[in-house]
Amino acid sequence: MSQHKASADSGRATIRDVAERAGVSVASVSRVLSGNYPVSDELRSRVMKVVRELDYVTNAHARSLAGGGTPTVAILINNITGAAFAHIAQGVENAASVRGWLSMVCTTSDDPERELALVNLMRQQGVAAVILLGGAYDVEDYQLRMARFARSLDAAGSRLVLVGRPPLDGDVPATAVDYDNESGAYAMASHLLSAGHRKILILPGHSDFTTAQGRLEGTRRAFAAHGVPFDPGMVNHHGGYSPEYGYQAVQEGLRHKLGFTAVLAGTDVVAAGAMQAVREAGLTVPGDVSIVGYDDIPLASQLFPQLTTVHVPYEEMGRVAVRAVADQRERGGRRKAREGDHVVLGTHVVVRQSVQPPARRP
Amino acid sequence: MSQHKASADSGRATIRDVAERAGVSVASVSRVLSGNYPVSDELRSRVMKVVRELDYVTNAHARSLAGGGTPTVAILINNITGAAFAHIAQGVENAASVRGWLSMVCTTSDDPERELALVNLMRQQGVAAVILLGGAYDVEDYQLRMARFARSLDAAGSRLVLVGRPPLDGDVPATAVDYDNESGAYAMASHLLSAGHRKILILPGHSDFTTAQGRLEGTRRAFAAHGVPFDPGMVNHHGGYSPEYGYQAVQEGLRHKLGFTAVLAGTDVVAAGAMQAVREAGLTVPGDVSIVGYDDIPLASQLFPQLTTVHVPYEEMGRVAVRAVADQRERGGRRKAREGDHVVLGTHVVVRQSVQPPARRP
DNA sequence: TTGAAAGCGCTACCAT
DNA sequence: ATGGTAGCGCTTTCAA
Repeated sequence: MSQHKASADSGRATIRDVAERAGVSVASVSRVLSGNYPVSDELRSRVMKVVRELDYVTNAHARSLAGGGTPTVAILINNITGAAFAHIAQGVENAASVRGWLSMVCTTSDDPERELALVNLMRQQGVAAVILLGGAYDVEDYQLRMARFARSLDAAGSRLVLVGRPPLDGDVPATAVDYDNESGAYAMASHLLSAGHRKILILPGHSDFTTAQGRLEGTRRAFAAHGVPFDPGMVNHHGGYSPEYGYQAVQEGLRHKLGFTAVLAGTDVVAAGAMQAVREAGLTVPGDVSIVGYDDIPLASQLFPQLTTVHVPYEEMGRVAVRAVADQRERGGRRKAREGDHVVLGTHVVVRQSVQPPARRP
Repeated sequence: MSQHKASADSGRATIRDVAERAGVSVASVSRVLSGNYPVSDELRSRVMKVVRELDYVTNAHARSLAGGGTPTVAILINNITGAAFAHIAQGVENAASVRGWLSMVCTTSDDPERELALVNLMRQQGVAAVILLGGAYDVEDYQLRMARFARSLDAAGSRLVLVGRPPLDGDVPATAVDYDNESGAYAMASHLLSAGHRKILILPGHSDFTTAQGRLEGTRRAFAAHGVPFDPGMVNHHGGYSPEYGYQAVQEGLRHKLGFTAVLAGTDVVAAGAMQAVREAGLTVPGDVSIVGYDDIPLASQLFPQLTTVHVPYEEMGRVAVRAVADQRERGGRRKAREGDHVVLGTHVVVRQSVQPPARRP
């Protein structure tokens, strides 16, 4: 055994093992492997031969410490199981991997403490970016909390990116990638209104959730634009984005004889629940009741009838988020607030089969 | 400015900044932060005060290099967008985070080269485990390939874990977490057979995919057990686990007048596609055609009628995978092949509304 | 083109 | 209980 950890020792081979065995210096091995420095063909092949023999890979931690290292982006997601989030994550992952970057996914389970812990954990990891996914609760300290995250991360050389939620106020070092939530809702509601619906059951979701707020606001504007009075009694805020919410809200609406001819669901998943309830009541979709969703996840086209909904470019949002970070790094750190610090992507209605002009009242 | 990187310098504060500012040694700061060593209250509070002032977090790379470090598990997944995989990932993430471990998700997009690259990348990262998710193509070099991964990873001190695919042959340092795929299919087919169905359209998916093989085999056994001759002409292998596969297979089956009264789909998603096709042909589910799936993802209960399917404990598989790794590390490395190196979880049929005894022939 | 050596930020061992 | 310091494995000057 040599006086250093022998290669056959426990643990992995080190660059020194490679260097010794190849009879070259550590520096040369490093240069061969990084490939960003001229080396003779002979040296290269000698080193690579040993690398293969030893099945050597560099230690990423050591490399990071010494300056090199693979940029990593961290995705903080409420629940990886939601299709919309999964698509954003996929976009991030793709954009990261084409750049040779790594991505990690961590789930927060809607727990602010865990979110904080994870942000700090990511700060420790020295990630290039922390990407927060999905709508947020617009509670009092939200802005402060995020601003604190942003500065903290910025000081550590990473970037906070908010995807699918509104940008932060003031001069905060963060990037926001958003979609035109309100316009989507406006268009979707208009679609229903144009088809002749007047009594529409509206299920935006919890009223302190940012996406719900935007969707409701868009809906309101559509009613106004069509000169249709907006009846707050037709709005049910009582649930999150689950099938159960849609299911129960429709059951209640039916029980209270709200006389609606259409349901404007906050998400496709909510629409699926609504559809179940309508059917169980012996009514048909869209014959008796039209139903629309929001998100355009795969579920929308797997339902029967296929769901008319608002398309949100989730995957692209993920890609854009990474691109924004990459651009920003190339320009070198922070500087002033910029154009690309807030990008808004478009949404549009996808017409499928779940809407029909109103016939009789249920 | 001090002669070392000042704290106000670019980049993050280091343990030295904290030590200097608190007027203590670097070692003491380390001890306070690790918390695994006795320190006086006074020292602790002095250090923590500065830590808060500087918003200091330790550098995870340096920590890993020096011996400490947060164990990390890497999930390699084909496509994060699949609900089944997402649930496994969720299980992994949960189990990891309760232990204070980190988890990363990387997608392979069904590309063997990318898979290899990622395994090596993870080896560089020194992850505790590389968890490969989902069925695999049972092609010739699969076993060799995986065995190579396993040994390579093992040499670097990490563990290969195969989830949702069969274990490896021979004495390979890997862990497999599997579910009883074949029995699930057996039970599901029996359910249909018991209801009186005889002409069943079978859609297992590509014949070289491990899960498809098991599901088909279970189906065969069920036919045999019920004394029903198995007609290979009723099997359509021509697709992956997508709605399109189910959709097209049913259309073809109808066109060729196969006269089936039930569809045994390879997955819930395939069942959804099948359901669309049946409906578009003007037939009803389950009145004219019964349909069953496999997986029991949320989609299954969002369809109408709600889908009878086989429940697979995906989330638990994820948790079990991490637990197996954790146990193994506590026992200290490899040793002999053990009990826990291959665990098989149970499956069961979930009866919902998509099956009914056959009436007339479509 | 190649080698020697100084760190990167931290932990853990050895003194005190 | 606390401080000094030798590495951990790598990259990157600086010399040769």
